[in-house]
Amino acid sequence: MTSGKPSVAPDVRTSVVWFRRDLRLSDNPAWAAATASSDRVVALFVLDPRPLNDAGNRRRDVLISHLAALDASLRERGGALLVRSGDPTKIVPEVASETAASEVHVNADVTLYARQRDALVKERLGSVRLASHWGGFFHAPGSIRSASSGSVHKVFTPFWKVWADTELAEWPTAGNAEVWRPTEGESLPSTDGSAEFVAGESGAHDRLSEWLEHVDGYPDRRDSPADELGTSHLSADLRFGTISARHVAEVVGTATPGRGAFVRQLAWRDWYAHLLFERPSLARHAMKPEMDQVQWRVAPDELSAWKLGQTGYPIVDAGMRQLAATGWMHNRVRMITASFLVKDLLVDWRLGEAHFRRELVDFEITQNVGNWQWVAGTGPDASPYFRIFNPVTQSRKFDPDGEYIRRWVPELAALPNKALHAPWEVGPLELAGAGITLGETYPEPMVDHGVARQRTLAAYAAAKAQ
DNA sequence: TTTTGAGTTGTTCGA
DNA sequence: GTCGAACAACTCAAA
Repeated sequence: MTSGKPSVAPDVRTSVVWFRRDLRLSDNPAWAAATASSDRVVALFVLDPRPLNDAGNRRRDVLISHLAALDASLRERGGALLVRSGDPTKIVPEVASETAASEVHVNADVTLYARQRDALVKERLGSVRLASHWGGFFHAPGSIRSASSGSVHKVFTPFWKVWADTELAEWPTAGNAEVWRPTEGESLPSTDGSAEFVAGESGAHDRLSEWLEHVDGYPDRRDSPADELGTSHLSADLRFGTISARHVAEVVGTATPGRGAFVRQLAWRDWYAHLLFERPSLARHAMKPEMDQVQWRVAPDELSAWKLGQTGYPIVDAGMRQLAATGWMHNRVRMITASFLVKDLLVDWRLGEAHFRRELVDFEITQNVGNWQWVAGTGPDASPYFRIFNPVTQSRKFDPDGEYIRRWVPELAALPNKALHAPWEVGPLELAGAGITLGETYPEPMVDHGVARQRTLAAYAAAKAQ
C-alpha cells in the first residue's frame, strides 16, 4: 500500500456506492448489493458539470435538495454522503483507491454519455470491480424482446403485453454494512431555498401515498390539465430515483381500471428506455431516415414566442407559462404545446426537445425524446404525421371551463368560456369588455391553424417522397 | 414463408 | 348535431 492512504485493516471489506439518479436507500439494487457484500460502504455522489450544465436552475436545485435528504438518511445510519465535484471518471477511481475499496456499485443508466462514462470508469478502476445493476425501471433495458425479431418491439402494445407477462428479475437484499464517510468531502452547493416540496425518498413515498387515493380516477381525470389530482406528479421522483418505478408499479397494482391504466404508463416509460438503450441514435434522429428530411422552418422569433407563452393560442401559452413558472407541465398540455411547435410552426422537434430538456424538473432523455418523436410523428409507433392537433379543439375539450387557461394566462381571465379558447374569433367590443386588445394586452394568433396544417402536411409529404 | 390482425392520447369534411 | 370516412397506406408481431 502506498503512503498517504488511510491504513485499513486488510480484513475489512469496503464498497463504494456511486449514486447517480437513484437517490434512495430502500429498494436500490446497488445499495443493497454493496451493503450485503461488504463490511462498510462509502456513499458517493459526483457533481459532474457536464449533465449539470444541461439542467436549468430549478432541476439543479431539486437535485441538491434530494442529495441533502439522502445525506440526512445516511447520517441516521451513522455515515454521510461523500460529495465531490468534477470528472467522475477520475474521481470514482480516486475514491476507490483512497478507501481501499474492492468494489464500486452503480445502478446503470441508458444514455450514451453514461455508458461511455461508466466504461471508462471500469477501465480506470483496474482490479477494483465495477458492479452494475439496474434500478431505475420495472424491467431492465434490453430485457424485453420481441419473439420474432429478438430486438425491442417497434410497436408499444406487443411490448406492453410481454412486459406485463414477464416475471420480475430478483433484486439483491440489503445487508448490514457500516456506512462510512472517510473524509469530509465537499459541502453541497446552496439552493435558493424556494423548493416547496419534501425532498428525498420520504417525500416521494408521501407523494405515492397521496396518489393512491386518486389513482382510480386516472382514466377520467388524467386529461384535465386544471385537475391537480388527475395525474400522479411522480415524474420527478422517478427521474431522480427517490422512488423506484418497480415499487410504484407493485404498490399501485392492476386491481382497478385506473390502476391498470396508470401502470401501463410505466410500461411506456420502460419502452422508451429500451428503445434508446438499443438505438442511441434516436436521441437525435428519426426512426426512418426519410423523416429526418422534413424541411423545418428556421424561425427563431417564433420559437422564442413559443418558449415565452406568447403564441396567441391561450392553451399553448398557458402550458408554456406553467413550464416556465414551475418546471412541470401537464401531460395533455405537453402534447398540445409540442404539437403546436412542430406542426403549426413547423419547427424542428429537436429544438423543442432542447427547451424541455433545460426547463423540466422531471427531464429524462429517454422520455423527452420518445415523446417529442411521438408528437412529431418521426419515432417508433408514433402518432401519424397527418394527425395534427387543433389547439382550439383540444382546449375546448380538455379545459372546457377555462380554469387552466385563466390560471396561467390571467390577462384573459375576464373572457367568457365561449371566447376564452380563441379570443380572435370574438368581436373587439366583447374583447374590450374584458379589457383585452389583441396585439397589445395579448398577442394575435401567430399562425392560422388551417393554413399551418396544410403547410405541415405538404412538408411531411415532400419528405416521405424523397 | 405467408398470412393476418392490429396499431396511446385526432381532425376535417361532407352526408 | 351526428356519423363515418378519409387522412395513407404501412409496418410490425406473431401464428
